Amino acid sequence: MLHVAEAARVSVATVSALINGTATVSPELSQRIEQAIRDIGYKRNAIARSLKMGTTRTIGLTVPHITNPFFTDVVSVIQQAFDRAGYAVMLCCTDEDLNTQDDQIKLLLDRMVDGLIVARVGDGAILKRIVDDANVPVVLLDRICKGVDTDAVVLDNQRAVFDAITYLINLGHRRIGYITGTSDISPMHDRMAGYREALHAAGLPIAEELIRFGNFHEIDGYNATMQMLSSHDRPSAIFSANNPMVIGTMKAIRDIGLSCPEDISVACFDDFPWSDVFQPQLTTVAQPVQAIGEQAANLLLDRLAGNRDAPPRKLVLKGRLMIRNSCRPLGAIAQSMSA
Amino acid sequence: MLHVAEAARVSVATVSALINGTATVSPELSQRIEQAIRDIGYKRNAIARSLKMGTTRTIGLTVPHITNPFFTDVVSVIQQAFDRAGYAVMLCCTDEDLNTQDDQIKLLLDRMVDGLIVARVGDGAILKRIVDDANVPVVLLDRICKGVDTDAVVLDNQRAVFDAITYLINLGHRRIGYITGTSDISPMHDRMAGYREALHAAGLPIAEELIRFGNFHEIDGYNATMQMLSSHDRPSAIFSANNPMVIGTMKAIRDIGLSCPEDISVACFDDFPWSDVFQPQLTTVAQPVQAIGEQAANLLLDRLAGNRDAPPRKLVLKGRLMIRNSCRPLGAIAQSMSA
DNA sequence: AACGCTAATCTAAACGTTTCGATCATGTCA
DNA sequence: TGACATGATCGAAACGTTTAGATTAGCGTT
Repeated sequence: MLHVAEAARVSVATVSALINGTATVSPELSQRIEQAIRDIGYKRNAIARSLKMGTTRTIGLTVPHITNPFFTDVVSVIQQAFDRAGYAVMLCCTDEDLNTQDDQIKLLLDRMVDGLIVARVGDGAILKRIVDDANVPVVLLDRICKGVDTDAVVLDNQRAVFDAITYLINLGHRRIGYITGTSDISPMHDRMAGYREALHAAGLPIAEELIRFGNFHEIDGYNATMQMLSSHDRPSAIFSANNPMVIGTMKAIRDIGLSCPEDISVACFDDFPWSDVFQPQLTTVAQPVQAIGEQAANLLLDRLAGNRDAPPRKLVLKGRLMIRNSCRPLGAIAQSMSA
Repeated sequence: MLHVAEAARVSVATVSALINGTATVSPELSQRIEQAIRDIGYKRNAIARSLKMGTTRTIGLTVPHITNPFFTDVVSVIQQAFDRAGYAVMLCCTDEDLNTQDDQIKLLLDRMVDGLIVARVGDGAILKRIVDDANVPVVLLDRICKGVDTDAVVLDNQRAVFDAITYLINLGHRRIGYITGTSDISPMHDRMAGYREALHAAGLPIAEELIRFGNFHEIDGYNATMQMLSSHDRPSAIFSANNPMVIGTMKAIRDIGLSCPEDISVACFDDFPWSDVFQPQLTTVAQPVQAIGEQAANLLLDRLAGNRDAPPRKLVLKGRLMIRNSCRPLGAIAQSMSA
């Protein structure tokens, strides 16, 4: 900018005024300055600007796994929204690890991001502290934390799983396996509650051996399914509360020599583009990814626009059960349906 | 830092020296400074540091679509690599649009990223100019550009498709449909060359009506497949040169009342985690995503470590044909196999 | 006792912006 | 004609660091 000013024989203040339109500058000087900018190929240095202005027009976004299609879709939507608003997005994958998450959030705050969208991991205590003394707006995505009182957009997970399990029960299933991630994060907790609620509402007992915990990866789903299917009294249906784990479930079913839906019904959380093309076509709980991403972006953009003092807003969206052909009716119901 | 210096009754230079370990500071002052840092909760401002140092320890990464599992996987690997090296990653999705890409690269350069990994889009001319006068190292990912002479990591696309098509030919297929993205990007161009080369090597004619262009999306694959299957002399096999489009192909096959592989064989580029679980299990060309991501990251990290003047390095990796059950033998070959 | 050497510390200038307040023409009005 | 408002431009400080070079203190040599 100094060079531009010199070339145009004006002060840097005038150049700045012209570029930002913060003051009127005469047509004559405007022209000289614009010419100089072109000649020199001047680009404003956003870092210097950020330092002076205290704002970077950059936000931080952390997700546990970017290879999980649910997060991929949401990230994509969020990215587009901020792109439109002239913000850059720094993406971090925490790999479902608490320390990684803390490090990355610190890294983002060091870089003075203007805001944060966090699909958090683990206990919220450290997150809360970090966020409290950095003074940036935060939106919680998909997963809320006790004690962290900020904007959030989440699914009504309990209801969604309640519906899915009830569907299985109505098909005649009585022993329904349930594979979940560690329940220290809210969606897993709430989904489990939906499972229990559905069984309870139907007057069915809860068999603890049918509830298996994994760590969100395919291999965890595989192992959990293997265990369940190897037992003497195996379930007639399995619900996987997490998207990548269902792949493991399907592999285990195949490897053990069973087939879905003939021998065992499967449903899971999160929809895929390919769910209704390949066999079996999975019955899933679809999340409104577009809405989730947009709402999260809007909440943050609203704070960034200056609306700092409004009370925390929590948006709860509804899932949708996509019924396909991976679940079979059982017993009397199957009889009556085939009759 | 000023506050810390005051609280510890030292100069800011000493604080800086201690934090960065750039000079020895006495145990006594060290202790006072550390205490002050804790008391005040001081965090170094990375923006101010970047301004002074001329480096942001941030890199830019642009991909056409983050919802494409291939890019998702590569992004994930790259992200991890830079995370380990203490770099942040700014991710941009260009949505396969040239203007968007140019805008985003400008945005990244404005923010003084130290380097760029680009899975480019469209003509490389503007990219080249932008990159030339910003003086940052660039690594081209997946797609190279004529005229842009930088580090790159790509697949041997021609060979990979040659192998896949030759496999189909060996199964007895003679009319093989080919669905591709617009061929102005190198992988699409090279893959097409592989297709033509394979047919040519087998002495088969190239039927131009069996080659269809789409825009990388599911719907494009759907339409292209619909057209091919509606013709009087439809192909016995279809190869989709792009990952999301194959979903469209499968949907079209279903909607037209055919089934794969009984009525038509299908193979495609890029592997999925679910490819070998659901039916039909797709025969695919798997890219070594881990290696691609790591190599790209390494190339850039090497430049960032100061190795600026080495000549451009181009890494060409090999794809692997994953043979599953979505392709059926045909004619005499089928006879002899069943015999 | 004067000197030089080393180690520890500090002063102050930079990095490239933004912006407040000052300056300076110019024209208007009493 | 002088006072004054207006509009355009500029000077310089500030944002929070890093760092070159200056300063100081301590200590062993000669």
